[in-house]
Amino acid sequence: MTAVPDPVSSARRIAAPPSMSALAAEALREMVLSGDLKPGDRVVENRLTEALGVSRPPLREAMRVLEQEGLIVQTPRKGAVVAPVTPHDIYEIVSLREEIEQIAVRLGVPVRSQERLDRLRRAFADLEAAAEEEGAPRVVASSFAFHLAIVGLAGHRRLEDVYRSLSLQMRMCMAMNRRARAAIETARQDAARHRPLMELVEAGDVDGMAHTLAHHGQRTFLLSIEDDAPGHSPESRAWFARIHREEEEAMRRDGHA
Amino acid sequence: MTAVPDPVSSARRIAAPPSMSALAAEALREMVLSGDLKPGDRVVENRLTEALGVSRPPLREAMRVLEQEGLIVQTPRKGAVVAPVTPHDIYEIVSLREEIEQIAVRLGVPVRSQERLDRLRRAFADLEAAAEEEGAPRVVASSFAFHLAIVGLAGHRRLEDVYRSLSLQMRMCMAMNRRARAAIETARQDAARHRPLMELVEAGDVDGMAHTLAHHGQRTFLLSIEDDAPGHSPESRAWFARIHREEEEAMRRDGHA
DNA sequence: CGTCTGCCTTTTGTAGACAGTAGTCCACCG
DNA sequence: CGGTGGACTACTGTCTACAAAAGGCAGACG
Repeated sequence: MTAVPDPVSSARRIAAPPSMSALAAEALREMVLSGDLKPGDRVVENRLTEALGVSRPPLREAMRVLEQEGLIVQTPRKGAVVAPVTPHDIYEIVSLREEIEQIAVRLGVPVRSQERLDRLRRAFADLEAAAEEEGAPRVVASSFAFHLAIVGLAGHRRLEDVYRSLSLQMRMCMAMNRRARAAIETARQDAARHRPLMELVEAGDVDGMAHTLAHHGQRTFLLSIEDDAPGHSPESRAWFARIHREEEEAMRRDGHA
Repeated sequence: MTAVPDPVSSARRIAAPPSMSALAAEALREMVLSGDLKPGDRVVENRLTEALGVSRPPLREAMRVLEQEGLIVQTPRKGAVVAPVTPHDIYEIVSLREEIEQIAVRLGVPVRSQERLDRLRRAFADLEAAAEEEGAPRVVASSFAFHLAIVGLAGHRRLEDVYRSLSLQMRMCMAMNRRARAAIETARQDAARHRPLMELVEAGDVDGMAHTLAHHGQRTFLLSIEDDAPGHSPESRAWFARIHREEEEAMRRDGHA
């Protein structure tokens, strides 16, 4: 039928040869996403080599990957730090994420590939299983995987790659103030909102998907961003103001319902 | 006025400490974009180290960057090749590029930042200067820089980064069949079409920009892609068909005018 | 007492070398 | 003559070691 089997999902290798670089990248990524390393923290090579048990060259390559993913920033002779996130950064991440979701839904929602739909179903099942667990930090990862699978419906590898990178940055932001535990609550609340998305996909309802996704973001997390925090740009200020307006609107509507 | 000076343009360092990794990445990128290395060609580390005069560690880091940019593909124990481009890849690159341009115009076109507008004006002047030169391979780079500056109007660093990466891949595709010189012709023709864009930006015409950009792509390059080439997906086939339809429509309209 | 300058430590950038694995070619056997 | 096994080659993955630069600290001078 199609010359390429499925450009997106065929990226995974069947037999994965463990590579120290890849392992180091994964470990480092996990340290950032779990909040062990907070934005602004210095990332010293020597310290990590003995912590991870790898030598510096593979670690440096891993740091290059993390840099491209936007999780750390490197300045030539000064070292690396976990990427600091300003309100403007959060604006960039969330707004671009939503735009990409819209594009993906437009491209992929009358699902044409059984393979991609199966992937989404698996992600949904995994998410529901994770939601039942106690405490459930796995909900966050599963939720992001579910959204990633939605974007994957488009069969657009580059679109999915960008979305994956943004999701990682988003998770880093949420790990930053997970201390407040607000993000976890958000995740559990959002988990309940995933079933309608799944149903809309099954029904092939493009407009419904687009509309639902547009109001699906981690809103309570976004609302926790102070308006007078440093690092705002005019764009981010206007964008956050819009989020606040929409959320108040939604709360008023729900109150009347 | 704003807490962050300008997140996009502040990325450039004032005093650039020369880093072998960065130099190697730039040289390697140039080799790919100029067509010295064609898609599918193997990228052997030892061969490049003696060609570029650097050692393997910085070269490997450079290759990691190029990999993230989508210009080369690395498979764990087999080595690296210049990213092969199928029609599906071209569909991905061009379609995402156009989507990003639309987003950027929506976000940035009533230009609020004098700095960003100045950057666009400089890019435009540079493009016009390059168009006057003989042969003018610099037109291609200047044209891409101009488009990048348009996207930069949004003040959205991540959006611009994605666009830059896609532009590099696009240039690689065009370098691939530059042998036919069709791409160069396209670039010169397109150069004339840049002035309206500049004027629309100055006028703050969002809809005009969006509409013009939607039909501004390297169409003659795209039309050179054979419909029966290997590596098509259902999505790419449908997309190319649409491009052909639109182009025929445009030619018929111009013929009547 | 404050500030500037020089040295020292820390950290990064780079080089060269070694080990392990995948692909390939040839020889041998059926 | 075809297929299979093994050895060889070449490449990648990783490590240790060295050099250079940036930042911190102490001491001396104004």
